[in-house]
Amino acid sequence: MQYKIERLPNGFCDIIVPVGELSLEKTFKCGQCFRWVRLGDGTFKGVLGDKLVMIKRFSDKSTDTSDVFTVNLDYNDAVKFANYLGLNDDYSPLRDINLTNFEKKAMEYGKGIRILHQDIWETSVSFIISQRNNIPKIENTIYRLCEKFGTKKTYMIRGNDVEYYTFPTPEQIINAGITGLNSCGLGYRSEYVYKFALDFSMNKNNFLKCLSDNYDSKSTISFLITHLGIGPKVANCISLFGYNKLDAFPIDVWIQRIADKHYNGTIDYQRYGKLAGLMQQYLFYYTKYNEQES
DNA sequence: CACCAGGCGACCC
DNA sequence: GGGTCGCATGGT
Repeated sequence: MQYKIERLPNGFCDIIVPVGELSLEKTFKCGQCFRWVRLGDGTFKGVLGDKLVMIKRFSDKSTDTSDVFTVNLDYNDAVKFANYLGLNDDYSPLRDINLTNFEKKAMEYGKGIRILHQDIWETSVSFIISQRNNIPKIENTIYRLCEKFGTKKTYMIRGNDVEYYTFPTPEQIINAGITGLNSCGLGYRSEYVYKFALDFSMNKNNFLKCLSDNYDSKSTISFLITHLGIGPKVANCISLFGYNKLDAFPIDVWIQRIADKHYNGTIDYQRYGKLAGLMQQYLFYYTKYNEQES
C-alpha cells in the first residue's frame, strides 16, 4: 500500500494512508489484539514493547483521498509502527479472487482492518488465554496480568504522568508462578502459560526462526501445536497475528457457524490463497459485529 | 440466574 | 484416526 510518514514540529509524526485503508476501530477491536483502548476523543492507546503509543485520525487533516493519523512517535519508531499496522502488506490480491456475494459484503464491511504484526511472545500468551473465554474477559485478564507482573512505566502528557504497564516477559511470568497467574483469573490456563514461558525462554531461537519467510504457516503451526495449551485454533491465531503468516485460517466457533450457515459445513479457505487469514477476519468481524448477518 | 465464551487435553474406541 | 467430556472463571 502507498502511504507516507511525515515529521511534525513537535517531534511526532503523521501517517498518511489512502482513504478507508486503515480503520483504527476495526483493526484494534476485531479481536486480534487485546490491549488497545479507545479514549473518549477517538484516540487509541496501546503499549508496544516499553512504549506507550497513542494514535488518532484527524478529520481536519484528512481529505477525500487520504486519511491522516497522528502518532506520538519519532520518525524511526513511526516507521516501525507503520509496519506493525501491516501498512507494508499488499491486500489487493484478495480482490482478484472470485468471491461470493456474502464474501464481498464481509470484505466491504471490514474494509480498513489491518492484520497486525504483533510480538510473538505476547500474541502466544494472549491466545493461550483466549481459549474458552469471551473478548471482554480476555482483555480484563490480560490487563490484570500486565498490572501485576509487567513493569510499571510513566508517560508525561501535558505535565501529567500517565501510568501504564508493559506486557510481562517470560521471566516475569515464571516469577509469578502458577499461583500468581491464578490470581489474574487465568483459571486452568495458568499451567499452559507457565509452561509456555519456560519453553519460550529456553528455546527462544526456535520461536524466532518461524518469523522467517522460510517457515510457512504450515510448519509454524505444526511447531506451535506441540506446546501444551496450543491447539489448531490458537496456533493459527498466533501464526496469523504474530508471525505474519497471512494464509493462516483460525476456525473458531464463529467461523464454524458461518461455515454451517453459508458453506455447507466447511469453508474451502485455500480458495482465498495467501490472504486467507485476512478473509477470515472479514468474515469474523462481519458476522460478529453486524447483527443483520448473525 | 443459567448460559456461554476467538478450545484444548485426556480418554475412549 | 475420529468422537465425546470436563474444565476455571467471569461477562452477559
